Amino acid sequence: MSDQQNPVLTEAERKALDRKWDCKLGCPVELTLEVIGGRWKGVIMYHLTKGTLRFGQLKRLIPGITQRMLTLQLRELEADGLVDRTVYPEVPPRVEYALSDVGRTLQPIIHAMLEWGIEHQDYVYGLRGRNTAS
Amino acid sequence: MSDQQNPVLTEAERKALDRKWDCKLGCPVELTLEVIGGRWKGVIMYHLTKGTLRFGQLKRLIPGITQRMLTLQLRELEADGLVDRTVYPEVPPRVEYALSDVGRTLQPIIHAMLEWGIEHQDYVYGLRGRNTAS
DNA sequence: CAGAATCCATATGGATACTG
DNA sequence: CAGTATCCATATGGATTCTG
Repeated sequence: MSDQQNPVLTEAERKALDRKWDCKLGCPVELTLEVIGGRWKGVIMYHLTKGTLRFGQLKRLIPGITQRMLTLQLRELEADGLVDRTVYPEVPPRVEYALSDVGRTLQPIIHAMLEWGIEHQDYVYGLRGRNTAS
Repeated sequence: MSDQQNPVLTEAERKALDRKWDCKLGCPVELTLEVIGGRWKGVIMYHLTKGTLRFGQLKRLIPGITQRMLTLQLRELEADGLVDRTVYPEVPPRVEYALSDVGRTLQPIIHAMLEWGIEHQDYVYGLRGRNTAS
């Protein structure tokens, strides 16, 4: 099936393709995955693409998540500058989360991941079911 | 900074945006991240977008990875139908890895992640350095 | 409401040694 | 060469309780 579209590379051809990334990790793909690859980060980011949301709203939008994990993942997204956190000094407290300018640059990737998931979930779950059943 | 581009959503507006995913996870984004979100999967997939590679070539392309992790992550990618594994019954053994047809559908996302990483690594590392220094 | 703190189980991943 | 197998440290994440 995967024939001439995947040329077999010799070590020389492979080296010719190598780029020096000038990156602390081996490859910038790792950075992007580190930033949105957490168990819940992608989903959080996705929901925030729809607009600013409060902590409780996010929690209700993501059924499986615990309060603790939502807090932790939001803090990491905030630390990496993808999400802005605004605290309103009221009683009871109100905290709003929104994508930052840089966070918004990830929107195309998030939506591409959404579309891919919708498109290929049957394929993936089909394979997994087959293998765990055998 | 992140002003009118992120409208504050009421609970009613938020519900109107909800889609029923018909998905085992809460949201298809989770599936996509589950499939390529592993510590090394993205990088492995990226290198395979350049062509078919042998086990040892992949290992040399990804400096930090151990033999064990490369094996495990390749097995998962194979189980999810993203990577084809071909064993040549020779001595010494030769095993080649290539993106499957479905795996190739992830190429746009992988390359978008590469570009994003190149573009924003300074931003992210800048923030992280600032915070860990304080 | 939006969390912080604590406790604890499991998953993840590294190092090393061995093998067909 | 391309793995397996084993051991072990740490990271991740859930459940629960408490608070400004």
